Amino acid sequence: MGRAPCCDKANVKKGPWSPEEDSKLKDYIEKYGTGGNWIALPQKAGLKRCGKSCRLRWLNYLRPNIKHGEFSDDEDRIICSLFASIGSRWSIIAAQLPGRTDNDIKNYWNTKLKKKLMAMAPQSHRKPPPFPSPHQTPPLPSHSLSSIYKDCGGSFPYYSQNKSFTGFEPISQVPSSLLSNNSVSLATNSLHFQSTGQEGLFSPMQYYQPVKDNFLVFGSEASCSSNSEGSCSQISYGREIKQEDMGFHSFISNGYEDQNQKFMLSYGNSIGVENLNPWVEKPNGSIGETPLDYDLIEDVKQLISSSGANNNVNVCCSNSNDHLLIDENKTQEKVMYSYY
DNA sequence: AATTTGAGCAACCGCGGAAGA
DNA sequence: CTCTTCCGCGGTTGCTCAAAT
Repeated sequence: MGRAPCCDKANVKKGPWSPEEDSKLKDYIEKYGTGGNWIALPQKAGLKRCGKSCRLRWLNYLRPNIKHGEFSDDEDRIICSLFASIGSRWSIIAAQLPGRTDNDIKNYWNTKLKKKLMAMAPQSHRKPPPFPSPHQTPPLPSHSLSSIYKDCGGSFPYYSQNKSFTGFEPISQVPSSLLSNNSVSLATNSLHFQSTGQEGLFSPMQYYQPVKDNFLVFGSEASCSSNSEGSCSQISYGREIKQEDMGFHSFISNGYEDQNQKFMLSYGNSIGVENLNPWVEKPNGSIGETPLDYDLIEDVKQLISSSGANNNVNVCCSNSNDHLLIDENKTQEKVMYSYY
């Protein structure tokens, strides 16, 4: 017995929205808001649409301050940096780009940015990494690192060798040309990206901040929550991050400072990160969940170390006293980003 | 000029989680 | 607790249009 459909599929219109539908929806929401109930909204607004469809239309197209069109270089950098850090958590990435929607960013990544990076990546790094086939390993939960394997445009080259670009590779190969020499502050100032990479030709791996064996920021996944009005909360002061969203591929250190870089992602005094989850404590202190993860991480490290790149890009919480705090009230449940 | 191919984008689908009954 | 409902997210599909053949 399956789940009941969210709406009567037979009586809802699908496909592209007409201008009339758009204005009906827009007028209604501007007048009455969403009422916190998308399912009931279409009927009230006189639309023969599924509530989810209305929500999507509003969030991606109709709500105010939506930005369409070309992405700027800065936006590229932010997307790349965050993708490197958290993977395909488009809503979180979108939260850092005011006016952009997750759908927009996702499409942009899949259709343009990925290729752009691919074109810039050195040939030697375009081969598929030696990760085990998903068919050989138990499926990982969604929102886990597995998403990084399987996403990126729907067809993942580990499964199909036809494509040379992988969803994973950009993580380690984002060219420096997409990163400025200067620090890139996100619009919200909630995260701070700092690149000390050199100009011009890029070096592979520099997008991924290698930072020694036990210090690889590989995705401290944050959770983004869009409210019903469509404004996505930012990763910012006091923003909550669910435990599971932190991702087992978060490599967290109390702080690290290299010659050209500073990294500070610290956590509060309540619990150690290794206690956040029954994640496996790896011999080198990194955190993983399954042998697959461990392999992945090792492979990432390998990729990084093989690059010899010494350029530094800090993704997440660089030198601006940013802290990752554990909220004791939600012991092992919630983590808070707090920026000072 | 007709057909094919590919890119870009909007929209849909299904799942997981949260909240409330 | 358990069940139901709804929301939000990420992945995927399918349409449109332009470029290539």
